[in-house]
Amino acid sequence: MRAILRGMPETPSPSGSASEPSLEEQIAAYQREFRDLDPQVEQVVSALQRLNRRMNVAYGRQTSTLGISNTEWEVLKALVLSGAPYRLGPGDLAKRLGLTPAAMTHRIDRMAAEGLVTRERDENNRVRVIVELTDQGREQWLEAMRMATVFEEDLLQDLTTVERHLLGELLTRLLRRVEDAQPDAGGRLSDLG
Amino acid sequence: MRAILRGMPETPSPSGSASEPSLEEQIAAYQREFRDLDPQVEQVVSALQRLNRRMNVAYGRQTSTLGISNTEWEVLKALVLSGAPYRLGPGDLAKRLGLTPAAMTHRIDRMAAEGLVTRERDENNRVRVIVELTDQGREQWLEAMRMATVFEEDLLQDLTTVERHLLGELLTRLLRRVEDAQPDAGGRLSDLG
DNA sequence: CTATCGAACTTTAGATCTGAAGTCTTGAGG
DNA sequence: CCTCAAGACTTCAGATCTAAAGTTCGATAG
Repeated sequence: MRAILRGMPETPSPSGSASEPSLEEQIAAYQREFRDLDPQVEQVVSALQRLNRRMNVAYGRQTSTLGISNTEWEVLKALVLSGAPYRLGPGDLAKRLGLTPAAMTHRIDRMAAEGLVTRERDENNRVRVIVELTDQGREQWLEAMRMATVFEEDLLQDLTTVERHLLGELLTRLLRRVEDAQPDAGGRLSDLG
Repeated sequence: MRAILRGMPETPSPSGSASEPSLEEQIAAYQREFRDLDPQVEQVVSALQRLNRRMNVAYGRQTSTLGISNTEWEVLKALVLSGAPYRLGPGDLAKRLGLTPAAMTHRIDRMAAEGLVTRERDENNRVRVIVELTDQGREQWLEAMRMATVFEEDLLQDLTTVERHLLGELLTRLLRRVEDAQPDAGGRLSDLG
């Protein structure tokens, strides 16, 4: 079917045409192209990156069925995690999500138009603005959390309790190391281009 | 020093100015706001997400010192990993990076203008386009890899060889589970909004 | 050889983000 | 009071991405 024989000069990868390489293939390629590489380190890092990407795809699919985007979900999450009465300023939100204040202004515009949050001036200090979760926003967050936990439980299904604990601890140790080295939570997560 | 004194009243976090909560605070908040939550699962997932975010910030800082962006680095990576002669079509690149073909066209425009890649038509099939890494592009990738491996080695510094191996295995098992469930590598990694 | 369909890429319009400049409020000095 | 500096948010211009429409080439069927 796949019109084999296209002259295929050197196609070491069994995958006829260029599909995404498997993790194993990727690490092998790294070793071919870059000698000074610890394959063990690379396996951890590459698996981490791929896993996160897949998870984001999954979350995106779920939130989109709820009529919200992943970016909106992030904002809802930050507000809920701040605890009742679920209020934060645009500046705080921007710091927590790793965005510029300008981007937060735009997001809040959209989310307020959709009724997920309200925006009002702080009467005690009129420079500040207060973004507050609406009941509808909280409901959306709950719904998204229900779907997310199902996915996450499924993701970890093959791991025993001991393995889950171990994995959590190892990841937390790595996280601690980065957070100590990078105390400023800020820093755009995307590019810095 | 862990879990001492949970008695702290209602405002455990110095409410002074809302800074990003720690991982522990975040998980505690999740449990307050969403009863049906397995804290062990949440620790793994939250640590994973935070870790990835921090790593992206670090990579972004590094690549920006080289005069390229993280997005450009992704393209260089895909080309190098494809092996000599470091050529791929825009469509393949788009699939591997989880972008739309349109976005790839734009990226290639920019990267070709900077001399990181060349773009030419495939003479055997003039519908196709071939994107090829230039020597300069390969050099930039090498330089970025050198910086990245230093960072990654530092990140894993506190883990023994056994722990590294274990972590790699656990992550790979999770990855396998998602990739089996989501065979299509595609899917925008960002929003789907 | 010609018509047509499909594949691969590009173009266009609109969405969202960044960086810089602008607006408004507060607080410190004079 | 008045002025000015700093802080918090918004506005604006430009960058990059997505979705959809457009273009071009290749292959298949008369």
